[in-house]
Amino acid sequence: MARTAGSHSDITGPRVRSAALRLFARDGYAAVSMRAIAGEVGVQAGALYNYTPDKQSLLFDLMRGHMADLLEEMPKDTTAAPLARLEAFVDFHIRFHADRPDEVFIAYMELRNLTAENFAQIEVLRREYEDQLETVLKAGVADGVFEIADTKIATLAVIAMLTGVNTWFRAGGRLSLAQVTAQYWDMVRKAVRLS
Amino acid sequence: MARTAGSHSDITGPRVRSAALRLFARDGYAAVSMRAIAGEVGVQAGALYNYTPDKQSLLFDLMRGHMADLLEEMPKDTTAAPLARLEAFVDFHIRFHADRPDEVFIAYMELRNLTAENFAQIEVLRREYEDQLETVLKAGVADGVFEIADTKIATLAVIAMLTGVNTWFRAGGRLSLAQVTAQYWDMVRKAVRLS
DNA sequence: TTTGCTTTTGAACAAATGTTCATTAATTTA
DNA sequence: TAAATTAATGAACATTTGTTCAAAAGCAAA
Repeated sequence: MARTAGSHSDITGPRVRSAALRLFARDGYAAVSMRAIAGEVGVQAGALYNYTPDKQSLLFDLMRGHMADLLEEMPKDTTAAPLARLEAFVDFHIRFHADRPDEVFIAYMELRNLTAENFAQIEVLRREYEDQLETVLKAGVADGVFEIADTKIATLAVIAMLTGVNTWFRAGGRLSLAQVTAQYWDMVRKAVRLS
Repeated sequence: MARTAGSHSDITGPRVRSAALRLFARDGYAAVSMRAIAGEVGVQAGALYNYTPDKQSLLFDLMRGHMADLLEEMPKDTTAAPLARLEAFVDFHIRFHADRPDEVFIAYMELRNLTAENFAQIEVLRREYEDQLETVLKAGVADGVFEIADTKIATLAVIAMLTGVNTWFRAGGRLSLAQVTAQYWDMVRKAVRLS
């Protein structure tokens, strides 16, 4: 029964979050018990409550952090031409998501396990991200370089297509991330251009 | 405690499956108890075991049935031109999925709640569906009407894009299914055509 | 009405769940 | 070294879980 107590809060805290991330992604929020997370950290279940008020907050904080990172790191050069901005978006989206498979998986799979209030907050952030892409598409249509019947649909279609990369891409596989990105950019570019 | 017993097996059986479908889609497999399913049907939990050996089989049978329907109903005219076959695929995929939001949701979200053996079986069916699309894309490339760097990637990209419709499309919304299908077909067609 | 079959009940089971809290121990500060 | 603070334990709690099964009840055929 080795104990390590005193001032280890700054060590245990991050380990709790990263264990929750791993296990939620692997088994799903509902299937992961607080005891399983504690076991991963090497601590008893009760100790987790020094770092989170409850299990729901653990999930919510992971998702909110992920969405905040996404919005902070996304390209924001509003001066560039629409085609260049779209290319930057495609490149960023694929790379950002490929770097964080667990966070992405949780962000898409565990939405329904958020309480209504928490869900609403995450939705705002997701919507913000979508709107930034739609702004680029609209600019391209206005400039006459894109031909898109409905920019909202196109926005969702592009994001769905790009996010799909995460379901199969594995670093060290048949294709490099650069090759993957190149082909997706080719498809996106052609899909929105003039007929 | 009104009882209705005797020969109601043919009535209760389908009701059990449809209750499981609804609840699994709404709350997720792990969050739905056998008692919740039984309550939906208007029966005690023990009675469910006249219709399924266990909870896992309930999930697996729903998914296998869905995939079997998908493969059976998908267009199979191998004589038509690649462009026409691709259009038929896009049209079919969107329509089939829009008609079965609950089945589709389960098929994508609950894969990880299948046992290893059951998962392997479903994967075979999913792969079969993907292969049929890839065959069309390859034929188009061979005919010189499509320009696609990697047909496997393009297959997954198209399916991800089309399946994404289910996350937002609602009958009676801003756009009709015909309008949605038309725009997706436009984007897919352009994405794979010659530069 | 009696016999036989099908279906449901309702209780029981062991195990697991999220969370709380008094106690104990380790570390830091004085 | 002594006092104060921080962190972890481990037991306890009320629920809930999937599943089993003897008993009861409904139905169809004789």
